[in-house]
Amino acid sequence: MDRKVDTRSRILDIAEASVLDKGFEATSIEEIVAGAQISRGGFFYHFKDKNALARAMLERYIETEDLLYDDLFARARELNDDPLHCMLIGLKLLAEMLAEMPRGHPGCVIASTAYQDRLFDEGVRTLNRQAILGWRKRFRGMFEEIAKVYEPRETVNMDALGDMVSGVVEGGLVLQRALREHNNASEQIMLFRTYLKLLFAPKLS
Amino acid sequence: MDRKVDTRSRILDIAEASVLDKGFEATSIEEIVAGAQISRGGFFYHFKDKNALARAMLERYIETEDLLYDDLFARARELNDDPLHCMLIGLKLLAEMLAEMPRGHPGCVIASTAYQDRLFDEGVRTLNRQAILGWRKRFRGMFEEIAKVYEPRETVNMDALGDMVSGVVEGGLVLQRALREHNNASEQIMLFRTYLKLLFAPKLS
DNA sequence: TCCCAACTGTACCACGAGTCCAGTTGACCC
DNA sequence: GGGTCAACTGGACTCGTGGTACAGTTGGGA
Repeated sequence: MDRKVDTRSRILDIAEASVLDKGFEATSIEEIVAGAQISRGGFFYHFKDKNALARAMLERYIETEDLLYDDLFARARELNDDPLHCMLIGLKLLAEMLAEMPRGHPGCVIASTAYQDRLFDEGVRTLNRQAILGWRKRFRGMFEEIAKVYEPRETVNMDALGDMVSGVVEGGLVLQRALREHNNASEQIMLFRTYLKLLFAPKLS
Repeated sequence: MDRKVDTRSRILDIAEASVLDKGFEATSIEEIVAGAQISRGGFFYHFKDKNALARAMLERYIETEDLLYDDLFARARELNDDPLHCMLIGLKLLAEMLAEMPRGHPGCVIASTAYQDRLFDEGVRTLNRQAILGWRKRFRGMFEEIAKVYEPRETVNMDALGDMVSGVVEGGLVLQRALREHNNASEQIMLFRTYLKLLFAPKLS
């Protein structure tokens, strides 16, 4: 039984690394089995097809991403109890984290599948959707907490503002990939942070 | 000679529609030649491989996108000569345009190729990069004009702010694709517009 | 000792990209 | 009217990849 778990997660590790590097379509089963040192038959024993692999990867990725956000904002909360400052610290930590990741953060997985969605079945697409809706809910909640304390200087759609966190990260990652630069995503997050500072700044100015 | 030009752009039309709908990899040469009513041999007469097709598509796309921005902000300028208000009107027009496009705007082409870049050769990647750098320059210039008149309330990196236009559009399009909603990109642009309003607002408050 | 989950290995099919190439069509020119 | 050349057609072939099928091997636990 341990053997199975090992092999399965080894496949997922290799696949994830390769998908983040080259995209899903460009990642062949051949190279996964070579990397994981198993036979083709072994691969199909664990995953009935590439869709099943994609689903498993997304599930695992979303889980770790959620834990990462939990941890990030928990650490931020420890440093400051105020919801706005907690958010600002959390975003700073996120930006630092993004800057440290040379090949740039798994956020890609979502965009990567979104842009090739015809290759995937409904299960994968639903997972993708669920992940983004989850982040929307998370950040929307945090922004509402902030708005209770600091009245926003302009009225904004809170769902859209929640989405903006994901959107800015994803957009930043697209820029980063296309430009072959390394800190665009983190810069974009810092700009978004400035946005929040301005939006929720006390009215005295 | 006319025949050649016709066929070539017919191929590009069909390919572009299909790529925007399904992604590059999922678009087969088979279906392109079927749509364009030519033979496989005919396709390879015009494009030596799929990379050549991608390059031609990107070139054409970037050109029309640039013209679109030219037109958009020219119209905005006609309505208001002030650089900030011109920008705000232009973004509003952009948001409206994005909202009207059901399947969501060709911005995809850039992200789509960015996320499958191993499938493409250096020529395609360079084009991609050039496009984003072009937009950076364009918007950076506009923001600097604004900053001459309205001192920004927070110091921001102007290159990054320029990138943010592209980034917010691309990120919005990713959300839109993944969520299967239709107005995320336009909402995100409107939020970015609010950002600019706050950033360049006169200090009196 | 036997059993079963976790594999290996091989043979096989479908499909799409890309090559090669011989032949056809039609516009334009002498 | 005949020649030329660019713009094709059509078919045969290779190769890589996803996916199926299935028979056989291995190793740890009851």
